Amino acid sequence: MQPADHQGQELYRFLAQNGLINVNNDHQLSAMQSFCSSSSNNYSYYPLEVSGVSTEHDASPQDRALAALKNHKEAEKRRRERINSHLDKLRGLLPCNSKTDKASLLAKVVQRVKELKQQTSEIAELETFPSETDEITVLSSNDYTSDGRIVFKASLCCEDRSDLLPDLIEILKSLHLRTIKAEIATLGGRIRNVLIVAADQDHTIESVHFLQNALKSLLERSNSSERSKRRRVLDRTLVL
Amino acid sequence: MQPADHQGQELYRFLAQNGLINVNNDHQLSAMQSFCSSSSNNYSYYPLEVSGVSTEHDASPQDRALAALKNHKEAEKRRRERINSHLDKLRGLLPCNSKTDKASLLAKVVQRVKELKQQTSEIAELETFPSETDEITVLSSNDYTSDGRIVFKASLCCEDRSDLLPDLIEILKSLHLRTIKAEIATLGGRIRNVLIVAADQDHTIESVHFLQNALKSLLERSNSSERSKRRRVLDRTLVL
DNA sequence: AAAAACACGTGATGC
DNA sequence: TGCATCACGTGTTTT
Repeated sequence: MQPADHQGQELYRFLAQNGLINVNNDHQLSAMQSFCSSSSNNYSYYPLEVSGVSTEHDASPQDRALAALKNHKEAEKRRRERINSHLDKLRGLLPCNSKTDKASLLAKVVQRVKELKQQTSEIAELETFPSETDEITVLSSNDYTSDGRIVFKASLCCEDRSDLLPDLIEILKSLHLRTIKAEIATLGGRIRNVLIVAADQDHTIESVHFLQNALKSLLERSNSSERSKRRRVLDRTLVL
Repeated sequence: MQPADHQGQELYRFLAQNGLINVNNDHQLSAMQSFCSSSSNNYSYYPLEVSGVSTEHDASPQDRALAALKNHKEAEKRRRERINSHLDKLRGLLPCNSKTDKASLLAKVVQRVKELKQQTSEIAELETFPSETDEITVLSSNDYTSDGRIVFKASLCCEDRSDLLPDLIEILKSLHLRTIKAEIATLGGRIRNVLIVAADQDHTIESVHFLQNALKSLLERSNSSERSKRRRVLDRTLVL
């Protein structure tokens, strides 16, 4: 008759091995491995057999202590292996050698996660289609290029007109902003323009405000020149 | 007179402290810290002073050994701190408690990096503007929605026409594909259409091929109906 | 008490 | 030789 938690572990192991549950929790996994490895251990420097049901009783104090020590040692080894296996996965995932040391590897991971987080959050913010209302967004992410220039996002949504982009380009040029990425989407006479731009280190905050004002005037110019009512020829329900 | 490498380390430290070089390499950093901390160490259990120039000579063998041991011990401590500090950064970066253990943390990091890599690689593939050549891409990423549906990307680039999108919607509907995201960009009479769609588990591969064929016929229909020459009204140099 | 997680100091190895 | 990294077993703390 086994203790209740051993039954639980065996059940867990069974489920995991048959793919009936997901094993993404390292706590559960280590408990599982502990159970498995103790029932088929490869070596034994220590006198007492720890595995199975015989652990609980008929053991002298020093034997019990040794057994505990062995248990502890093995558990620690498993913990190390667990951690190192994850580190190896990360090595494979990143553009780096398999021979980079742990600290540098983790440093790269931190850097990479930051980058990716920024990128995806930027993307998530992107509105695919032009909206019905005019709007301007200038958002400075705390993001930097490899050469130290600050990166931010500018979004402009308004009625479409032919000289909008030339004007926009002129604005960017005058502000010494470098366009990293530009997305343009037009829909039913409306246009949405999302720019990812990089500014010099010296003029970051000023550039943001200048750009915002410039875009605002651009939008007002657009509105005053033509006041055509908006026709939406395409179905926006495509976005889901 | 100092050894050459000590001069090198001091120079390095000076450069780093004044922001004249980037310190993102943990090897260099640890060497630097080693140099700094040894010149202002807080405690000394060991008899011999390790720091400075006096290390090299006038020391009995056992003293030298002890000094080396101390050095070793401290270096190892720094190494641990370095690794742990990176782990703490990762803790702060991920949606998790500060009290998650190392292994689980790293497991989450692995998972997260994978996710983000997929997302950004998908995004990176997206062509912002329509190209001059007609093209169809149907690409199944090994990506799944939270409810287990497979996700893939379909890209269509061709001459623009008014009934293109209604046709496209019809195709998606008939194939039971669910549109997660749609990007439409038009430029000089050309249109690029990028769809991220999710299919049922049962019909993944079939759906991909069906969709590819459907898009192909859509494109051919487009070409046969009108053979207008392409005019490019906008400057593509905006993309950088 | 008992298991898990962490920090620590040490020996081994490679450059 | 020295220095850096790693794996290891152990002591300590937390749960």
